[in-house]
Amino acid sequence: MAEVDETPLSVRKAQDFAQWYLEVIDRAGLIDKRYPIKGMKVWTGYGWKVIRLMDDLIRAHLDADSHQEVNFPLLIPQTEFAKEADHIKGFGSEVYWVTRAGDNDLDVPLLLRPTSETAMYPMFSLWVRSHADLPLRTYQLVNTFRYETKATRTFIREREIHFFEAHTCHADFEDAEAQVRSDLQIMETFAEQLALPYRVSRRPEWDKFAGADYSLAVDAYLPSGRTLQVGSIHQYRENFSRPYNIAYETADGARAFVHQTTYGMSERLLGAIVGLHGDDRGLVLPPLVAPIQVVMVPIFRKHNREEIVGKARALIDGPLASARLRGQPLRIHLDDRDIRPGPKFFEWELKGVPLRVEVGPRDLDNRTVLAVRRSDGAKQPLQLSHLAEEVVAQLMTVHTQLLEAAAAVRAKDEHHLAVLPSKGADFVGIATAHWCGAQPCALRVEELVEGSVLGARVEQTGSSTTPTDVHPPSGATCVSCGGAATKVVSVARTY
RNA sequence: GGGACCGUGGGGUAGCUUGGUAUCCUACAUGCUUGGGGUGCAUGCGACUUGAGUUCAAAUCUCAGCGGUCCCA
Repeated sequence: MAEVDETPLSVRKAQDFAQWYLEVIDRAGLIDKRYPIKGMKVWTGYGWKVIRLMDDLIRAHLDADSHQEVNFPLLIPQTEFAKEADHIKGFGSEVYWVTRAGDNDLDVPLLLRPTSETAMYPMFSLWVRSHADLPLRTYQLVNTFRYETKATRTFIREREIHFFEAHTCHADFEDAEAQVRSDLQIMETFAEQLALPYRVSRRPEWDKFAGADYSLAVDAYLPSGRTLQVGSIHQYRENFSRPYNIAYETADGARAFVHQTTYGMSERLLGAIVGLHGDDRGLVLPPLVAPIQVVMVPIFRKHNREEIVGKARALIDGPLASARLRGQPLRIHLDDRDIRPGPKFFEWELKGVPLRVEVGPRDLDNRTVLAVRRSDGAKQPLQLSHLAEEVVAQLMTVHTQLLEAAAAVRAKDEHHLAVLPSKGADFVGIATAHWCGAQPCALRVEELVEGSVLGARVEQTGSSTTPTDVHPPSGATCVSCGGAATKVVSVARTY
C-alpha cells in the first residue's frame, strides 16, 4: 500500500526488518513462539492452516509426478545413521539423541531425524529387488530436528522444522537426472503459486549436502538484497545405495546399485512469504495459501444488524458458493462481530487476508459491495449481479500484483558483478559473476562482498534431461583471479 | 565459534543505581455508548524467568541454569 499514516506495527519494514519480521509473525498470529524451548514453537490454527495449504500444493505436485506419500518413524538407530561417512560428518554435531527410555539406558542410542535418508534407506534396501521396482518415488511431510547452535529465527533457523522431503531411486544416473529436472519444474510452478522469486544454484563442492554427488539449491529473494535458501535438490548417485545396499537385478540378470535423488523444502517458504510480501500493515498472503481468502465485513448499526449480516451471509451461501479460484471453492469468512468496522479492517490486514469485501447499506442500495485489495489497497465496487466472477477476478489481481512485486524485487536486486568491490564497500543485492571454479577465488569474493557464493547458476527452465549450468560467454575471465572463467556464480548476502 | 545486552500481568513497559506497599498503555471480561478506518466512559481480571546465596526483608544485590535479542567470525 502506498502510504500508511497509522501503522499497527511498532516499526516499519524498511527501517528495521528484523524487528518488523518478528512482530508481523506475532501479530498475525501465525505461531506462538512462547513455547519454552529455543528454536521450537507452537503452530496456531491460523499459521498451521497456511502450512497445510502449502503442503496440499506440494502433495498435488508430487502426486502428479508419480510419487507415493509415506511416513517414516521419527527415531533412527545410531547403527543405521552411522553408515554413510560424509552424512555423519555433516549432521553429527546437530542431532538430538535419545539415550534413555523408562528406567533403562538404551543399548543402541536413537536419534531424532535431522532428515530421513538414514531412516528410509534401510527400508528401500528391502523394497527394491528388481528393475521392475524402479523408479521408486516417495515423499513425506514431517517434522525434523536439528540442534542449531546459532541464533534461531522463526521459520528460518529452527530446531524443529516442518519439512517436506522426496526420496527417489532410479535404475541409472540418467533417470535420476530426469527426476532432478522434474523437481526443478515443480519448483517453478510452486514458486509461481506462492509468488516467490528465486534462483537455482549448483552449490560449490565444499558447500554441498552431506553425502550428495551435487546439490542444487533454491534461494528465494528477500527484501534488502538478501536470499534465503528455501529448497534443495540433491543427486546422490550411488553414495547412499552402496552403504545401504539398495540394489536390484537388472533385466539381464546383473546386480546394480540404484541412483538416488532427494528434493527438500521447509517452512522457510513461509518465512520467505512473510519477508517478501509483508508490508507496514502486516502480513500479505498469496491467495492460494491464505486460510481466509475473502473476509466479508458487514457494515451495520444497531437497528439493522440482523438485516445486513443476513444479506452478507446470503451472498456467501448464494452466488459466492459457486465461485472457484483455480478450481477450488473460495475460503470466505464472515466477520459479524459486534465491534466497529475499523478494528476489523486493521486486524484482517494484519493477518494478510487478500481481499476484504464490505457489505453496507449504501452498497446494497446500489446493488454492489465494496472490495478492498490487500496487495495495493485499491477499493472498488463489485456488481452483485456478477459477484462470484468479480471476487475471483479481484483475487487473481492480488496474485498478479504479488507476482509483479516479486519480479520487481528480482529485477531490482539482480546485477552482474564485473569488478570486485573494495573491502568495506557497500554491496547490496544479488549478483552474478564469472568464476574460474577455484575455492580461493570464491572465498575472496565472499570476503569482499561480505556475502556468500551461492554456487554456479543453473538453467531454471527448459526440457533437457540433465540440469545444466549457465555458461559464461567465451573469453570471460574470473572476477577474482583473471583466469579463464568456467562458471557463472551467484553471489548474495543470505539469511 | 567469540562477544554484548535483556527477562516484571496475554503483549509492551515504569520501578532496580540507593533492598521494604509494583506504574502506565494495550489486550481481555461485563455494562452503557458508538457504528463505512483503531468511539468514549465505568467496573473487573491479570505479573516480578527458575534455582541457590546474601539479608530481618530481594523485582531490586551475587552466582548458576533456562529463555530471548543483537553484533562479529
